[in-house]
Amino acid sequence: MNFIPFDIKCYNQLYEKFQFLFEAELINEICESGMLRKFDQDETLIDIGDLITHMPLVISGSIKVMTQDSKGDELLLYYLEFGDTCAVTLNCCTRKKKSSIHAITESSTEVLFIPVEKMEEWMIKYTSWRNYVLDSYNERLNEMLSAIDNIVFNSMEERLRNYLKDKAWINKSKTLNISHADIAADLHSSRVVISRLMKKLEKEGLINQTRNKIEIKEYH
Amino acid sequence: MNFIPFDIKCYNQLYEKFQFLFEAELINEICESGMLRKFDQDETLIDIGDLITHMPLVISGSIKVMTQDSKGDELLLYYLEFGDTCAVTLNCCTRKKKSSIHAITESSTEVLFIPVEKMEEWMIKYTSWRNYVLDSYNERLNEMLSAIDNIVFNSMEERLRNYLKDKAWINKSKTLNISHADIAADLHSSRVVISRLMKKLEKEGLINQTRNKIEIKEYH
DNA sequence: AGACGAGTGTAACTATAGTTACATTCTAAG
DNA sequence: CTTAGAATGTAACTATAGTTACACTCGTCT
Repeated sequence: MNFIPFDIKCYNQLYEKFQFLFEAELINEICESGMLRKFDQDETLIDIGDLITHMPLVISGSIKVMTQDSKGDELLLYYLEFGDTCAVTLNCCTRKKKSSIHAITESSTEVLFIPVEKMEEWMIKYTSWRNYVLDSYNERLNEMLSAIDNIVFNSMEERLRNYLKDKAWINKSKTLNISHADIAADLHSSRVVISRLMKKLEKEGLINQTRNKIEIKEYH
Repeated sequence: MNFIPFDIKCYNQLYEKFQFLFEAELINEICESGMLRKFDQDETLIDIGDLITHMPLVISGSIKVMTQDSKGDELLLYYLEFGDTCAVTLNCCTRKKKSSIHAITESSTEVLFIPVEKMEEWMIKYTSWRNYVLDSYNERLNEMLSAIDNIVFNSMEERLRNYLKDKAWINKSKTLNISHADIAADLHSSRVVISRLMKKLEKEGLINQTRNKIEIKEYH
């Protein structure tokens, strides 16, 4: 674990980022108790079955959260960005249960880990924290609901379009550096199916693609 | 709205039911502020787009929670039973947002409606309430995750088996009074597909079926 | 009894997605 | 420059689910 000690520079950065989310006193406490950790791209933060003892708070970068079946097949659920926390993990740490999700960094990412005890203490002490935790749950529930709707009511082609749109949004770029196999894994489909549909999108003029690179021309 | 006035009998019933969930003082407050309402089977409690001002707390019976797409097609998400509350609704009422789900009684059901203000007040005042709300969110998130896993990783046949198992559990009976069309609506499939699969399950000796009636012989 | 409607059974077809197999192209390492 | 490995393109096939169409059965109402 490569934890980063909290210096005044870190504090100022965090203060600036969190000032609209939390009161000053709480930000102080967060800085005191939280442990900052940096991750490279494609690092696994949390795996299925991991025991969770700290609540993750995303400071920068982005994380993709996936579910997994018994065979190890996966499906992308949603992304976490600055200010987000993983509600499924909140769940696990309050109940001392094992993780049912797999969290992987989408880009290089800074995460602040907060001990469960603090989390519960702050629930009583700070209204802003209480609201934050409840809002996080709400947001995750809505993301889950969207994921279900997308899977059940949309075709693979629509799911692919949504995927590309979301991915462009989260990476803040219309150019994505991914392979068809990567997409297939996230959507729990097969590479051949994705290649077929990608070719269709290309012919329709929605994207340009070369090896490991997709350029989104328009959103639909 | 056919609200039922709180008499001492009501109180004793509630006290007995909630004594393991909440402290006595909180149960008192719940009885004071909550409005009890009875629903018949197949009544809609909450519809898509409804504005939510009260938090529902299920006292008896069961409620099925469904999501809906723009065309009005639906999908069963999960059931609510005694002691459960709808987290998606908690969401809506704290943020004064419109409902994104459709809640229908599965059997005749008693629901206690609690004003949002009280909900927030009790969050500060009672640890048991705080735990209850967080646990509710956790439970719903897990239900949503199970729903996603079931849809993505399982075939329609497996989904049908799970559906029958869950339905038998929630109705506390191995005999279900439903039509194939009802099942198709809950699973967002078509009647013909369900009839086909039901015939298969019957031939495999897992169920007996007659008009509007399914008897589950074994669980698998 | 007869008629009607709801529920079920089934065939035949279509559509979508997943699989297998193989060719081609691109890129980086040697 | 050569070559291995990864990525993509495509055809042909299979499997599953959804659709259309129609027959049949059961129960109820008149």
